[in-house]
Amino acid sequence: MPLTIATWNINSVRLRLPLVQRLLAEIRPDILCLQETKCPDALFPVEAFVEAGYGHVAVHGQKGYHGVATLSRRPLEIVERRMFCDIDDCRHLSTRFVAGGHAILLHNFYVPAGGDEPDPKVNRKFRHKLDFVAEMRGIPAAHGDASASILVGDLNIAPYEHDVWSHKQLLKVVSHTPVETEGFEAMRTAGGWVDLIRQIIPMEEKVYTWWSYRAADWRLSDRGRRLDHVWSSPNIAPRLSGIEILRDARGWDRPSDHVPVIARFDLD
DNA sequence: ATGGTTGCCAAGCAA
Repeated sequence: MPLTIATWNINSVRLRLPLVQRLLAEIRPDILCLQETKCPDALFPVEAFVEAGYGHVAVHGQKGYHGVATLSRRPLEIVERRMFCDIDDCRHLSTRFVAGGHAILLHNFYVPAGGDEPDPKVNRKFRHKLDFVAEMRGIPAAHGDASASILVGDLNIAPYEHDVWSHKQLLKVVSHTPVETEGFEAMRTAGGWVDLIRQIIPMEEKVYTWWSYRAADWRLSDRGRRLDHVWSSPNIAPRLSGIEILRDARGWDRPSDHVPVIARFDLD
């Protein structure tokens, strides 16, 4: 049995609980990382996850906005709920579990979207996003041979040309501006992280994990972006056996604008 | 060039 990890920006865990239950029933990941739960910890639907077989629940949520949660079928230790940019938003949660003889540190991230105007001088939300990504440089992938790290989440940046439907038309659109994509790459390489989606899918192939709610027909226009990511430390990257991007979930009833990304490893 | 949708929670704000 492989180790399966899923990540999904759910855009309200309470409103879309039936969709989460459907994902768990169909995919049966060992661990599910959610972002934008929009749910204070005291109101998180823990019981529904326990009933689905996910008895190990780690939450870091707040009222109305943001929020991350990591749900697991195997024992999970909460490591940290980290604050970035000295702002008390719920955007990070790290946990640890054991698989294949490795103690694996799992980071679950929700990076700020950054607002509409891609100018840090006039848009403080964009400034915050750039600062947040810069601060993520301090999270290293490697911790020695006996351990490994995985980093997943909605990172709200589509770094490469074929991570967006039109590279040229998105160069001035927040999520794909050069200052973001360069900062993103600098952060990933500084930490020593491997982009597991692009390890499997060739760079010249279009890959999206998000489609705007504003499109009249998201499937027809297919103007997507790859905003959700799965990274690992180099020592377990060769153990990745597959990536599944559950595009169908964008067509489910009352969907999230993001779809689940599932990574499978040859580790037990 | 503009406006297009959604969720939270009850008016805008954030995405």
